[in-house]
Amino acid sequence: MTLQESGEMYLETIYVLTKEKGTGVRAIDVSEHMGYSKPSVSRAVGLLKQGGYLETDKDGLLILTDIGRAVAEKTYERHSVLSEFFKAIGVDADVASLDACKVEHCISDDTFEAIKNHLSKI
Amino acid sequence: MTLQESGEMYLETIYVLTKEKGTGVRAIDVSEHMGYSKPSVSRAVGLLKQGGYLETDKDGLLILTDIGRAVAEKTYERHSVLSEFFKAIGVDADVASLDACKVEHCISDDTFEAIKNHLSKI
DNA sequence: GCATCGAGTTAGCCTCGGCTAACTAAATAG
DNA sequence: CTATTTAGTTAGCCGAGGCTAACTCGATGC
Repeated sequence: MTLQESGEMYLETIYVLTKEKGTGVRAIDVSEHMGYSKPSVSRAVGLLKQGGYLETDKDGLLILTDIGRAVAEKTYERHSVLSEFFKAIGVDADVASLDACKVEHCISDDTFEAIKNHLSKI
Repeated sequence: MTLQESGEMYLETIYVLTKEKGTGVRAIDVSEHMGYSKPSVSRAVGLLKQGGYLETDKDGLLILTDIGRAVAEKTYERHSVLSEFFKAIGVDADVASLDACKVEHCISDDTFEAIKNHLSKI
């Protein structure tokens, strides 16, 4: 299974919600947070399980595997850095976050590192 | 017809090829340049014609309408500015161009203007 | 003890945007 | 004049990733 852009978004969302809530995260939480239907989340979770990115415990809570968490953390870091960068150059916080959400999935590691490095200088 | 990301890419390609070659651009040129099959281009051209973004002349050459050219120019400007920005912060030219190709379709006007403005200062 | 509610799954539909196979039609070559 | 090459179109497949409808199943309420 090659992880697509949407898979990264699901992992990132699960990661963020887990951090926010402290407690376990259920599929329904992901559904509400992302604004997607339950079946969409259900299928995505199934694919991510197949790919080894997450597991579900006995209560149905979503638990990221090491690989899943690594992807989520990487994506989240990209989101944070891009968001900060956009805000630093004058973009409104909400817009910055929305745009970071899209850009985080499509730039190369090289370009991301360059932006991160550049941000630290300005 | 709402213009999707792929539509923008086709318009931008037609625009760039027209500038490069001076002569009219055919579907086959677009096909070769983008690495897509002839039927893919044929369908895209049909949709863009329907949407009023381009026309074909008697010889089958692709001619952008005013609206189509406006979209293409906007997309091309985004590509140029993003590419320049990535290069300015140390990204290899090829990588910069590839990443610009993706980012150009997904950022808001606000964020683009902020990057453009920022680039002029560094 | 039964009814209802909430979470999750299954089945199946849709759009987007690639693809191949196979056709048409015009231009070119021998 | 015919044969081939070139450009474009038509038909139809596929995967990604949304969706709704309708089901299951466990927990909760009366």
